[in-house]
Amino acid sequence: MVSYKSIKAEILNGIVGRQWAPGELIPNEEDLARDYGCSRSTVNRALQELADLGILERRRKAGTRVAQRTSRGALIQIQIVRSEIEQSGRRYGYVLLHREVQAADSATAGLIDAPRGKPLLHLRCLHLADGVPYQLESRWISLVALPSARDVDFESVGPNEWLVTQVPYSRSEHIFSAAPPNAEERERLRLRPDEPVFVIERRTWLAAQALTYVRLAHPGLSYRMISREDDLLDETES
Amino acid sequence: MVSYKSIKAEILNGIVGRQWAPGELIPNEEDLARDYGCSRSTVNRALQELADLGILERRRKAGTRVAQRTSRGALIQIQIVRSEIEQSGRRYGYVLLHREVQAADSATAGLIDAPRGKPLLHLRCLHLADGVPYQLESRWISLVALPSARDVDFESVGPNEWLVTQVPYSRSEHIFSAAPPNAEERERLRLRPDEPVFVIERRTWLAAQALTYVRLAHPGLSYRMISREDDLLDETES
DNA sequence: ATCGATAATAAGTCTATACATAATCCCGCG
DNA sequence: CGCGGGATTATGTATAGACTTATTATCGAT
Repeated sequence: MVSYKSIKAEILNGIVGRQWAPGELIPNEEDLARDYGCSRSTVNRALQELADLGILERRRKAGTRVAQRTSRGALIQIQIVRSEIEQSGRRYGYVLLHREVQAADSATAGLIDAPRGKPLLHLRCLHLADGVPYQLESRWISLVALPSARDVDFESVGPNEWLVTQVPYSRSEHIFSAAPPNAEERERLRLRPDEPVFVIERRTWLAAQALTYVRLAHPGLSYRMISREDDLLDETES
Repeated sequence: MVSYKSIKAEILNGIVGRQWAPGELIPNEEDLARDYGCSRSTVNRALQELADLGILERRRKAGTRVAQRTSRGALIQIQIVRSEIEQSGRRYGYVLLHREVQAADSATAGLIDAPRGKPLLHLRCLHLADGVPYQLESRWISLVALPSARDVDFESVGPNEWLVTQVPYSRSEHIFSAAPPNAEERERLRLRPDEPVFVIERRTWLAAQALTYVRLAHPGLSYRMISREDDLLDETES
């Protein structure tokens, strides 16, 4: 029996082997089904998944063509900082530096995308790997969206870990940047002179409601964010 | 008729509405098919797509459960630098600084993941937005994998643009970091004192063969890399 | 109680068929 | 020549049914 996976693999081979150039039309589903001796449904599934991956482009009546991949995607997996550190074989450490309930002023309201005046929980924490400063976290949590956060002291469990167990989110935004450190970062992260910080900012929402904004600062000389794209031609996987 | 999209939407609503907690089992395909009054195939497609998105986890006989989303993904779209600049409404400028064929020494061989001694094309280019330095590119291209690159002068078309039209790739790796600038970056990018650079490094392969390694340096005070995740609850899309 | 064979289960895949829908082609009318 | 409208076409979606496969549960023998 011809599987949709084998068809995926054959089409991919045809693409990387330049049998079909980018932009070129490939045969329609019926023809492929006849070629491979299977039903159109099977071909359809294979082509749809390749289209989902951005490798093919399909339009009704117009047919299926090899996509012009002018932009390259990189999928970043941002883990809980504890598991990130522990997976690299180091010991995780955590310190809560500051905890305060405040009303959203114009600056913080813009960051978290919540109305001014609403109550926010502001936290600052330091995460360490083998005792060395790894990440300085500055977080605001909307107490309108997450009132239960008011009763958590965050002394022993980081806000990151607490949030993922509590809250689903439906939308998120990440911003990555390189910045000169401010005074607190220079001290807490024990930065060397001229060492910049790598900054990750994240905002999450559930439907229209803002949940949290966080700024994560890492020492620039030791932190790397890595993204690997699996080999398309490895047929051992989905 | 009940569409697989409406089922996807209802399941998602059940998840964000805490009808099913993370880790919890949801009904099996047959039951859902009866509930919704559709065939099992339709339910299957809906659940499979949610599993592909990482929202559900499925195992034969064990059933389908809501995934514990302990890591959050961010999909970065890295475009050709020309379109990145032009889409922001600015004028694109390009200068080739250096072009040289060289044999891979131990340092460059490690970067591009090619054997030592093989010929490489080394290019350095500056990309400008409205005349202001935007990105300093330093690239090595394997002339074993891409012999035709030897005959391209890259005076008017950047290597990035040439590569995407020429070459498919099957695997890639990206590394993002913040770094203090070296002397050339400070000068070419006209960095202010203490301004770091945001660095993107990319390597690509076709099957086992390394194609190219590139290091892209941006001025840290003006460059931001942004990733937005679409709202899962918006039913207007796939 | 432990182990191993077997049954039961839920998802995974494939098929043939039907109809829906978007996009294109093309023809004929003005 | 341009335009509108219908025919055509390729993909999109849904269905019932059958078979496969991974995994778990169970039951029986030791």
